Amino acid sequence: MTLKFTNTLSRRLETFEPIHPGEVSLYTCGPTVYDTAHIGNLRTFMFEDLLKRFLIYKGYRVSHVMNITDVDDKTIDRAITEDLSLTELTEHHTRIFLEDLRTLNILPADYLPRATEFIPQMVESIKVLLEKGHAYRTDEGSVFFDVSSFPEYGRLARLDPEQLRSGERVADDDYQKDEARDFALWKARKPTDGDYAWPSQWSAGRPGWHIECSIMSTHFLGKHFDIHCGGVDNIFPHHENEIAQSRCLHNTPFVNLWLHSEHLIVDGQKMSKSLGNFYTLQDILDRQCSPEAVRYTLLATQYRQKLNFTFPRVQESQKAINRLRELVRRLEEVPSSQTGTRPEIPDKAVEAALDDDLNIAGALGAIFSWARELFGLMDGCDLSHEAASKSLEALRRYDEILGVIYFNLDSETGADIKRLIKERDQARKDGDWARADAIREELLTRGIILEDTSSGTIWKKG
RNA sequence: GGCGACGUACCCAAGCGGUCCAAGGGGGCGGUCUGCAAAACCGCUAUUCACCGGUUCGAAUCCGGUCGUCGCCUCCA
Repeated sequence: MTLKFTNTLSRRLETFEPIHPGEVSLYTCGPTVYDTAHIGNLRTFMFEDLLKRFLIYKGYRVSHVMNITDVDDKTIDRAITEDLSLTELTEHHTRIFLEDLRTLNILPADYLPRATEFIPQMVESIKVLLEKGHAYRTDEGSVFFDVSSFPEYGRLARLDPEQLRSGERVADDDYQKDEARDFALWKARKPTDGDYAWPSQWSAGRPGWHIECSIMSTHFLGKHFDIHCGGVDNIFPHHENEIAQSRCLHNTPFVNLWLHSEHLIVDGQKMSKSLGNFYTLQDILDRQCSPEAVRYTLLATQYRQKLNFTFPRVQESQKAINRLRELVRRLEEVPSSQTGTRPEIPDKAVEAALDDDLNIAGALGAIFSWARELFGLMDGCDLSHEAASKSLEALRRYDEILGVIYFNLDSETGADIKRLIKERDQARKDGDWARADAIREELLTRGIILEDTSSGTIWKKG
């Protein structure tokens, strides 16, 4: 099986070959912590989690770096308007962000560097770019990257640098630069920045956005590493600029594989922080959606497809998860004396689908067809105990990638539910169907479905 | 104006020239089971893949055109 990805650089499906066999260096663009992440941001982190989990499943050792952008225009503006220190603001949102990742069962990165921790290194690199003639200083003390000094500029985004020069959308910032397309490496402090400025030989100021990723990725992963991810909106200008800086700085290839996830839309409409039509994870959980159902929803659409987020879809996801959990429950009940058929475990189909540019729908299709087969055999008492054990092992393996079956399984306040189930059991024994049904109804309004099975009453999320 | 993506059943969605007169999930209908349900199982729910033409022995899959939806073109994942 060969792992293939659509590389943004070539827009083609390419066989993945890590620089060092068996190891993958992965950099994923993290959040700008000026506000709570919305569900669209989380879609990208979800895609990156699937990528990382599948690489680990394939046996690679993954070094994963995710930056935290804790200084830029937005964080500074927000800190000042909310009358907080920059650190108070960014630490608060960083904490919420990391909590959201945990809630969604997203594996944490190995390194989570903050931009503010690397400013001296950024200054040092900007100095090198100036020395090499790839950047220039303005009178006010800002430093800009000279796009004309890098002939390959525009290759990732497939944009013609000449046309960028005469673009309609002139930058609205008030820095002086030679060309509209040039971008900031260092921004001299403005009065609206308050006290937030760091020293440099050009001015007290702060780094531009793009330089942080160039510096922090190479710091942890080396000048040439395997994979760099982000949302499609990062292709231009952010990643284009990162490439320009890094290539000019080190004269190395920088990144082999660029992967970008499509946007999430809500009810068919584009969503972005600037439009303000966003749901946070908490907003969604407040509507009785379980974290695993949200996770499944974000996971189940291939990363290069737009994902239309709707609440009915989250409900569908919950049902799909329930089906897999029901399968686990039934498999665990197969008696040890049971003999019968041993259906084929769909390892190959699952891996082949994910190998093909993370075709998650194909992988889920293979798992669910197999699930149907298993249910059928169990209904006919024709699944051997050994096959059931092997199937459970396979489900555990798949869930190392999916993270929805065993995750968050018993998080509900179970005691109260169990008490009501007990009460209902007694009512059923007494033939008090009205009372039994009333209890079932009551739990249903709390999003809990009761099912009477041969081995007793069980409950699941609705 | 430039670059690019997409259009498959009621909804979501796989499919990458034949094994597809099209996976899988959700929904609906009928049946088995059940105190009733639910779950599970069985059957049904696209002679068809936006539309038109072409290439081919053969196309949802390749090519051309039309229509439609959407994204990017300086800092929004």
